[in-house]
Amino acid sequence: MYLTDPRCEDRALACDHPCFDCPVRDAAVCNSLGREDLAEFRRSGTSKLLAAGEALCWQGEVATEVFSVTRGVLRLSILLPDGRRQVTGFAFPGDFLGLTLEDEHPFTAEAVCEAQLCRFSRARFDGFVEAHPQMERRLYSAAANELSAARDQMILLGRKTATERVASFLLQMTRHSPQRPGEPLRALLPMSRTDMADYLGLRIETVSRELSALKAARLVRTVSVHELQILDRDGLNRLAAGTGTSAA
Amino acid sequence: MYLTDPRCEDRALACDHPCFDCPVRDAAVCNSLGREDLAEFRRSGTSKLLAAGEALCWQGEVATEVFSVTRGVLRLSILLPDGRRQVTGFAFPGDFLGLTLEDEHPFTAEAVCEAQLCRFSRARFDGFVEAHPQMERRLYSAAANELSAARDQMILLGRKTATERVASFLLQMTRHSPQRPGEPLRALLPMSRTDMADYLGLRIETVSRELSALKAARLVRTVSVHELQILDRDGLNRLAAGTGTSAA
DNA sequence: CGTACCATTGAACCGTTTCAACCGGGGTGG
DNA sequence: CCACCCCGGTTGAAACGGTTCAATGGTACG
Repeated sequence: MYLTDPRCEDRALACDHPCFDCPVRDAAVCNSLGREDLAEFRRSGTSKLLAAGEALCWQGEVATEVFSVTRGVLRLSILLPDGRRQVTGFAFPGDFLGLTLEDEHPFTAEAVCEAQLCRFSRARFDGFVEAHPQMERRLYSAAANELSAARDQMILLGRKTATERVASFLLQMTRHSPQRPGEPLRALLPMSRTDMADYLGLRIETVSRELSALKAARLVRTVSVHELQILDRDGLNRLAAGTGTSAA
Repeated sequence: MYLTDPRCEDRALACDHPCFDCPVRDAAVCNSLGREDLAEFRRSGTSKLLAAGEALCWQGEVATEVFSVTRGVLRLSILLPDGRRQVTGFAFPGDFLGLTLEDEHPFTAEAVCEAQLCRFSRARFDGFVEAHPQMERRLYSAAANELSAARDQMILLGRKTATERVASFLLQMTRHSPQRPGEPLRALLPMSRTDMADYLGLRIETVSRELSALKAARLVRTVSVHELQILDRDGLNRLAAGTGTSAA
């Protein structure tokens, strides 16, 4: 048996490496680690599988663990005392959950479809980070990226119309949807209309109406409730930026 | 002459230390540094004074410098192509400007009143951070705090009513306003009504009307256009959380 | 002391919400 | 096997919160 499989070169890992078949090993925070450190890191944690709808953690609960998403999509949401909900984001494969210094979870995280994660005790994780400065830098970079996304969302929530919000959202989702070369751009929408509405600061009926309008304007086409084809990407881009004709 | 002034103890600095009279030396990112490192850090940068209304940097411009606010308040805003503006935050003394890995400024920063900053070339700053891991950790902590604030703002923009937004904002401003012991809580509002509106996702007229309603409900009292007294903090808290009576 | 700009107030309008009905697919039980 | 039901999604009509447009008031600054 080879120490490194012949097929594996450069950043690739030996077949017997615990992260060998990790689908996000180049995207997740662990991509800052070398083979040896990565293996040590991986062994310090365990794996967790979530069924669709299952909760990973609850807002306000003491956070004893951190996670890295390897498969599936999670919904991150905050509840107001009277039941109003804001979805502050969705977590995709490669995303890290645990970017906080508070010891309570800042939001509730629930799987919108079956999801898999790497799980680490926070104490261990912090110790590991302490010993690996490049990890600290990678966490900072993850935080900076989230901050940038948060600012975009503030523009969307504070200043965009319903049409613009939905158009922006669809384009954002195309970036998280695997594309088939040669086929038209598609947007996979694993979450419910309610989730979209709570993310976009709208009501479910408004999201539904805006989607119908986009279909009527031939900017998108329905494949199923959870999958759209983008027929006019430029048109959608114009709508999303607020420079579009009121076609939709 | 003493190396350390007799009045200076513990974290205090010698009179001849360049940060001796810095009003934010315990709040800014540099608070992670010891005396020697701090002095070296300070000497690697310069000071910058902004007049009210003056811009520090423009969204999209290449960011060659980073800043630490020592006095005054800045407005951080993003412009949509058609002129709509979202104020993503205000920067107060102790806040750091430069939490990004992009090489362009993510927002426009302008002084809402006279402001003073420490300025560092980004290259030098990055080099310094590289050499001082505790600084890296402090930057991460600053990013995590901003992220938490950004999430709060998403709830506000996505799910709160105009009344709740203005109430939340006033409470937030009290935390940035120096309080005089024994006197009623006050909120200093150095920014214009337009700035508040663009921060809260409202129009200037709505902000004005909501403030008037809070006055009429005797929850606040006007000292001047830029200063309010909070007469009923609990009532305001209830309004801000969405659990308030519709008194206002 | 005048003027220009920012803030406030009023009234009509409009985009989104609210309330309600309807549709359709998937699972269950008769 | 199929009828029924449940639930998420869509569509329609009325209501409403916040915006828009317009006029007035106040204040800081030249």
